[in-house]
Amino acid sequence: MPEGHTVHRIANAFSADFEGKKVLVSSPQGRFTDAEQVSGKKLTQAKAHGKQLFLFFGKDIVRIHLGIYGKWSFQPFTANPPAPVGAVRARFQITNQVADLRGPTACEVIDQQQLSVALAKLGPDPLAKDKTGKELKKFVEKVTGSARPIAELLMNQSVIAGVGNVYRAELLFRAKLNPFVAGKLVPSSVAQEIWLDASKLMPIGVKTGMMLTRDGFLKGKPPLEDRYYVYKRAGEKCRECGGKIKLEILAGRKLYFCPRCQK
DNA sequence: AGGTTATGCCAAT
DNA sequence: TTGGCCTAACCTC
Repeated sequence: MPEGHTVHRIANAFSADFEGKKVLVSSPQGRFTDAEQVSGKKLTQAKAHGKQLFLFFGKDIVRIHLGIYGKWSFQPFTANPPAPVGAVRARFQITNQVADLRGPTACEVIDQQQLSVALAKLGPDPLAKDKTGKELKKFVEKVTGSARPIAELLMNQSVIAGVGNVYRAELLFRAKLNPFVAGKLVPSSVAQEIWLDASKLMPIGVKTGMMLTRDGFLKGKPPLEDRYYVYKRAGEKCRECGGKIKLEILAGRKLYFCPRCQK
């Protein structure tokens, strides 16, 4: 279930449990052939930017991108590690825990140079610290300088890293913004509002593991059917205006919105 | 058992 | 804009 918040959670889990420890790295499935390059080394740092996870083993860095299918499972154990189930691309093992990775788009060992290249492709991440407001400014500039529809820009990782289809739909609804408006026609103040909203909502996702986006449902464990304003609610009634939620395909992805609220 | 679906992304067209 | 990647979960028959 990978939007940026998920990846940051995983990075946090690695930092808490694996950092500073020697990690056995293997590929039960056999498709992560670089595993032996880092196996037995100490994990020095775990870091996420947007949807990408970077595990630092000294100067060797494992870059992981979940894509649409990728999933992690962490399993503590006492005596023996559990046998891998299914297609486990990579297993990261310490004395009392394994982290199994299945179905990622990318799992590879890279060097510092390649890391710089990967990071350079990514836009600002609302989950990164932005004390100076520089990241906000970058986002606003990218949005207001583009002729592409805002719904497309919010899915573009070089514009804003970590936002995916769910947050995209919900952020646009919360901003009462029509998804098809060109970025350059979005007022700076509205672009700024979207960034700040993402900066508010996504940390809640990191904390809870759920993408909570509805005011009044930002705490606890609201059932799935109460969680979103528009995402996956095509044909249902808008919670604000009672109108019909619409589904359109934009750039090959499902886009949900309320045509009446989002003029 | 088989079909559908998914919170991504890229290369080919 | 389309198809492919790649995996598991959830549906229907």
